[in-house]
Amino acid sequence: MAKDRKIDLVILGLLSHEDLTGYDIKKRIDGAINFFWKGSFGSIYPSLTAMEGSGLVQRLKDDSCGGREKIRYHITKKGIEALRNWLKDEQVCNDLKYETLLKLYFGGAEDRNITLRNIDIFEEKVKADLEVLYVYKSSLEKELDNEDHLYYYLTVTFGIDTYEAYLKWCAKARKLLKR
Amino acid sequence: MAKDRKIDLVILGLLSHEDLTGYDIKKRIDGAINFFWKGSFGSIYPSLTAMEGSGLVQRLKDDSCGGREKIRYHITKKGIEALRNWLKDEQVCNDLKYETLLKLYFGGAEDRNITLRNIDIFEEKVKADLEVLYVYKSSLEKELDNEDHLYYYLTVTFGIDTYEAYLKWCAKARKLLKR
DNA sequence: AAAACGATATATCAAAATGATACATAGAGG
DNA sequence: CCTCTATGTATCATTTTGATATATCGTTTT
Repeated sequence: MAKDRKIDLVILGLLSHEDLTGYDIKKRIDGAINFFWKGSFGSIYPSLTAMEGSGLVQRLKDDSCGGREKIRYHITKKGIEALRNWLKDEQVCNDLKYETLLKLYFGGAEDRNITLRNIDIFEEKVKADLEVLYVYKSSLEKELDNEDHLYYYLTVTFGIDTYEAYLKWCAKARKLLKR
Repeated sequence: MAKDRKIDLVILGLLSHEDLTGYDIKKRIDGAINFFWKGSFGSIYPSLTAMEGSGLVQRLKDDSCGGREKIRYHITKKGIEALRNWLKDEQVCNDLKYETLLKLYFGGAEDRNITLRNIDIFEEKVKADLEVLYVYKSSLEKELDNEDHLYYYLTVTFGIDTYEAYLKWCAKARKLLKR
C-alpha cells in the first residue's frame, strides 16, 4: 500500500507556522484541532522520524541549556511543497465514527430508557463543547483581518453550527421517543 | 491494552436481528450504517473468528448446496449480553476526522481559491449524501410504529439535520472568504 | 458454446493509528 | 525534602484500514 500517513499533513501544517517539538505538536492537536482531528504520540514521533528521513522536516540543534533533551523540528521547502500539494488534492476523506449513533441504531436490543439516557449523555457533551467553541469564536472574531485567524474562525463556526444542529435534534428525538 | 474492538459491537448489533455471513455484514455496514461507522473485511473476519472463540457468536452449519463455502454466524446469549452491556455503558467515543476542516484550518499555506474550491467539493458530497438520506427518511417514516424503524429513522434525521447545517455553513463561509 | 465480467465469499498482509506505558527531568508547593 | 504536575521522547500490543489473493457463481457478450 502506498504511503498515506495523514498525521504527516497535520504536523506539516503546524510546522508551517512555527518550529515545534513532538510534545508541542501533541499539545496543538489536543487544542482547537481536537474538534476535527486526533493524534497520539504513537503516531507523531514515528511520523517526525520518517519525515526527517524523506527530507520534509529537519531536526534543529538542541537549544535547551539544561540536560533535558528536546528536539525541535523545522519544515523544509520540500515539506511546504507536500503540504500545498495536499491542499490542492481534491480527494478528501471525512471519516466519522459516531458511537452515539451506533448505539441509537441498535437501541432496539435494550429498553427505550437506555436510548434516552444515551441521548442525554451526548447532549451534555455537546453543550460542554459548545461553551468552549463560543469562547474561541468571540476571541477570534476580533481579528478576522488576519488571514490565519479567518481560517481558524471558519472551523470554529463549523463546529458551532453543527453542534447547535445536534442540540435541536436531541430535543426532537427525545420528543419522538417519549410519545 | 484491554480488549476494545469496536467492530465487535457493530457485528453483534447486526447479528441480533438476523444470522449473517462476513460478506453480508460488510454489505450492511456499507449501507445506511456507513454514514456513521465504517468497517473493512480486514477487521470483520478476524472479529468473527475471535468472537466465536469467546462464545459471543456461533458458526452455523453450511446450508449452501453448491461447492462455494459460506459461513453464517448466529449470536449467542452471551453475545446478546455483551451487546446490551455496551448499550448501557455510559462511556462513548465519537471519533470524527474531517479532512475538510483540516485543510480549511491550514488554508493559509495556499491561495484562497484553493480553500473555496475545497468548500465546493465538500458541499457537492454533502448534497449527494443528503439525497440518499431523504430517500431513507421518506421510506422509514411510513412505519414508525415499528420499534427498530424508529431507531433507524432517528439516525437518518440526525444525518439530515447535520448535513443541512453543513450546507448553511458552506454558504456563510463562501461569503466571508469572498469579501 | 465459450469467454468475459461482476457479484459473492473468505482470508491475509503491510501500513497506520490508538491508547497505554515506560522513563527521566524541571519546577512549584507544602 | 518530598510530592505532584508538566515537560519531553520513545516503544509496544492491539486494532483498523485498504489492498490484494483466491475461487466460485450467474449473467451477458461474442
